[in-house]
Amino acid sequence: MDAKDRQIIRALQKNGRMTNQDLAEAVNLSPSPCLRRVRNLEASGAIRGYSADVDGAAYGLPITVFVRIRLQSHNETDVQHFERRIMAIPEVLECHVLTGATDYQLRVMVSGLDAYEDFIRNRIHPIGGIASIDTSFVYGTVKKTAVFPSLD
Amino acid sequence: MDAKDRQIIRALQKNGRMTNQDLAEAVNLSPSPCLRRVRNLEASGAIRGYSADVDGAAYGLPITVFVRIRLQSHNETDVQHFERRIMAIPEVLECHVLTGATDYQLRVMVSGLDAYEDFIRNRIHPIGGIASIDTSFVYGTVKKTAVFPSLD
DNA sequence: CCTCGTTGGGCAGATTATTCCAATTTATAA
DNA sequence: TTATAAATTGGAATAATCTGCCCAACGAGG
Repeated sequence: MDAKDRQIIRALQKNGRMTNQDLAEAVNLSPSPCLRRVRNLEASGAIRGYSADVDGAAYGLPITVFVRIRLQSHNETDVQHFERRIMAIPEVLECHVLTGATDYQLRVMVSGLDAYEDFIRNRIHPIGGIASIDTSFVYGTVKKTAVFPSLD
Repeated sequence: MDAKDRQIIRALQKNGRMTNQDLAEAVNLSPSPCLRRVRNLEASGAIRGYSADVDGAAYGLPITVFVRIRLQSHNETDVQHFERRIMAIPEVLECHVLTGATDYQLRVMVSGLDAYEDFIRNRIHPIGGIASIDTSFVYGTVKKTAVFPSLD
């Protein structure tokens, strides 16, 4: 992972469907070594994949919620049970383990407040072992980028 | 935005570099109408763009932090000042306005704890007008997907 | 029943991806 | 510094893909 690889990564974070020729030009390489570097980054796992960034409201999921959850117990069984259940819920797009007062933070997208209530009552509560849930609705997004800072 | 558009969106969220031919096959269309739908979704803003999903640690940014910030005052001038300054900080990948006890939540990526301290002292504090900052480090990620739930 | 608008399908020229090999650069050790 | 080895690059040829254009099929509204 050298400076050129990082340059490639940032270009592909800005536009993941860039053609290899444009990418090569952007990073001052000819197409063949450029493509080889991209393939290496993919094979090594540095690039995990590519995805379309979609407007949730246009798709039909206008509500984004961050949900912070604390468990009653942290023994391995309960933790694994919780995590397995969380992974299986399609409305949960992200789930991170955090330091601090709460154990987990989820990013959830739903079609409305009723769908959110349904989500909490029928997807989260049935998991069991939950000590507390703290909900924060997103009401605006000041910044959202996939491009890492440049590290120079 | 019909069911076929949503099918296309989910396919492109799963793999944003899919060729149009494979996409067409995946959604049971021939390549030309499929491409036309994709272009329409892009033009309407439903698809905002495409990006590579990169492993932060491999790139050199192993630490992800969620930072929750409350402002001292919420008059328009102070809010705009804060938001403009936040947008200009490359380490801040996301900044959302939230309901609840805190005003903003940032997602920040840095190279280490020292870089995080530097970020808070030299990027956030100088903005001024901040009432409180609450930091949660990410220690693990249970789930992370770009694919929306299916809405059927 | 007709017409108009929308959507799907096929074709051809242009662009792009991909592979191989020679040449260059870079790193290492004497 | 020089020599050697390894890694990386660049170019050309081929295969795959994109993309714009045209026409056909379907449905809604008059």
